[in-house]
Amino acid sequence: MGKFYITTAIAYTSRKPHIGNTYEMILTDAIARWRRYMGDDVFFLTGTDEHGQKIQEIAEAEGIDPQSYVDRIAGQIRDIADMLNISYDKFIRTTDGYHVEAVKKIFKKLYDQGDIYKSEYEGWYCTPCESFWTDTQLVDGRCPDCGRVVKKMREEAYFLRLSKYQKQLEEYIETHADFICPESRKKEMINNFIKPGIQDLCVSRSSFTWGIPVEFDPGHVIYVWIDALSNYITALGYTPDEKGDLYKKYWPADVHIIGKDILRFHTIYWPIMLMALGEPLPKQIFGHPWMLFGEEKMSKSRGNVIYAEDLVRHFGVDAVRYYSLHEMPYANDGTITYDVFINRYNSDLANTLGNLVNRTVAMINKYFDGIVPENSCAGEFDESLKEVCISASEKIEAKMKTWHIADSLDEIWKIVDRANKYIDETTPWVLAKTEEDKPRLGTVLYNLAEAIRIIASLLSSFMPETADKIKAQIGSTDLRYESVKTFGGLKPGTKVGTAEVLFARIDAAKKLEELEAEQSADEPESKVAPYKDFCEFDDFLKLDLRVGKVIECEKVKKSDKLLRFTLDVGGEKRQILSGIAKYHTPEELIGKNVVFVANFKPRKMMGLESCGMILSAEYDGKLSVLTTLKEDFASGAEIV
RNA sequence: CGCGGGGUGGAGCAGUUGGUAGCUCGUCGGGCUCAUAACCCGAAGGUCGUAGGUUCAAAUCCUGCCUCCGCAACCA
Repeated sequence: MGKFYITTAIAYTSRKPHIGNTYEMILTDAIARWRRYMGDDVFFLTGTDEHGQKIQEIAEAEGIDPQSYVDRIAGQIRDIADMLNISYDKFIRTTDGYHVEAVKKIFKKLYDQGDIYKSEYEGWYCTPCESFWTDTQLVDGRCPDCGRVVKKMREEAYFLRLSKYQKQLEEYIETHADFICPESRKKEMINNFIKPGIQDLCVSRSSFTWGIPVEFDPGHVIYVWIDALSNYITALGYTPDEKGDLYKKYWPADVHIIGKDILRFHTIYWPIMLMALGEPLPKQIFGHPWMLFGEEKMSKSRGNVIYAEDLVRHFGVDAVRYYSLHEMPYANDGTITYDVFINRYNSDLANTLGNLVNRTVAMINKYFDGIVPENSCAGEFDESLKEVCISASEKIEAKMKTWHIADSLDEIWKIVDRANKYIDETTPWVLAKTEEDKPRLGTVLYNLAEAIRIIASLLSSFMPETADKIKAQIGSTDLRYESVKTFGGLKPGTKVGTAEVLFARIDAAKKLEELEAEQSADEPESKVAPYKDFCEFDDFLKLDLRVGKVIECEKVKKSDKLLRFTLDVGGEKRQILSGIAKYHTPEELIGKNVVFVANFKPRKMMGLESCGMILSAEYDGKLSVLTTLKEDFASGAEIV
């Protein structure tokens, strides 16, 4: 068999990941384990993405240096991976020395060969208006707003020449039909980003410092894309001068497993980076769906976050793995709720699987003193059971090729179901009553134990801990992939273990109550947003707050969020756009007095210019425009 | 007319190239007792969002419409 290189996206270390984030690791691990099980030489990479402004800010807010902060979060993420038995071969951190060095070199190489260029983003600056204008916006070389003289300003940044590779990328996608999957996402990428023309990408920042420096230009740090995406090759020891043995062996990746939200970066930026480096592209990018909590996206502010460690504490590792793998649809978002979780746990794990193992082992103990009996007396129903067992591996292989994990588990459960039925058909407790039926009884129990051995073997990629427990109970040592293609691998005479419950049934009502109590205990945190840093009086004076009367208000075409306002400000008209369409209808605002920032730098949105910003109150994710002024207040009045 | 996806028995989902609608859970009835009140059998329940069209035949192809969602745009 061949080599198989698989990766997750690296997790951003801004905060502890929830189960939705963790799902990706479980999914990837199941695939990695399956390929190892089939005999592939697998390299499974995961890790953390640790640079960026956000992390710098959070660390500053906590009063610690960014490195200490990411050390802590990366540690948590690694703990979660270990807790879930994620079988990664390497855990990369973008703050690792070798990665930092390699990225610097990659950046330098791309710069030297002209694929990264420094752009002097030039604009005309009007100091009183605090506004940037392009050449075409100027009126007679002066500020279009106030007519004053403008100053030439430039902001430096480095850009990656994506446009140069547009054609090459299109060709690659065309000739590699399953490069992007699932299919629906592929269309999304092509139609939304590639066909309209790929824009060059800004790959450096000078507004923060927590990142890999651009060595030849102090003051600039490498922005996330080149830093983070490179991890897939730097982890293998790649640098532009020295590719390294692991790289030679494993690259290109067989599949990058990533969330659908970052598909764009992996299907456009990353391939082009590799083209520019002259390296082969990954064979496939798989954008998996999201795990939602009920109907909603998990987020801390909504208070609906579920963490892997909590689930594991209540239900055990393999139950969490099972749920994540089995309840997630292939392309559409899936959901997790405690209610459904407990339901699946009880029916699939406790009743169907756990109970099968339990009753079989119990009978072998009871009727044969714990020794796996001889299978010398074939009978009715045997063939049907064997057929289901033997044919399973091939079916799973087919499903796993296209990452249909849930369907693969279903195939395993078909054996479990068949075995449960077999017990009913053969009624071993009846056979046990007469001595002359003993050989038949022995065969029935042998067949069951052997079916369970095959189940455990096939299950080992998805629920490794459970596979081991089952193996211990039936006393088998052989769980290799080759051994599930024929029936009879279990040796008669093997001593079985005691019948231990694999998954104890859960009292749903009781457990839900417990979970609810727990959840409300650790989220009494108020919904009031954290306060910001102190602000000087001078800062406050910079804001020019005014009252304006809404004389027109309408939805902006083709926009979900924007409302276009025309305000009357002391007789003058002013147009302002505001992203509050989800919270207000235009009608309810017309005629109202609102407060707005009058000296806000004008800005275009959806082709319309917005001159100012209307103030709203935000609480608990909801927004409401401030309209509490008395009706007779003069529009244009200054707020002080 | 920016792009794409979905709307299938109470719930969650499958339905490959068109040929009498499946799975899991739940519900109801029955059986069994080895087992974690678990297991097995049976039944009820869907005009496959809607209106047309193509066809001997459509959940499956085409068109319009309704509706939900994702991406983009955009939220200063």
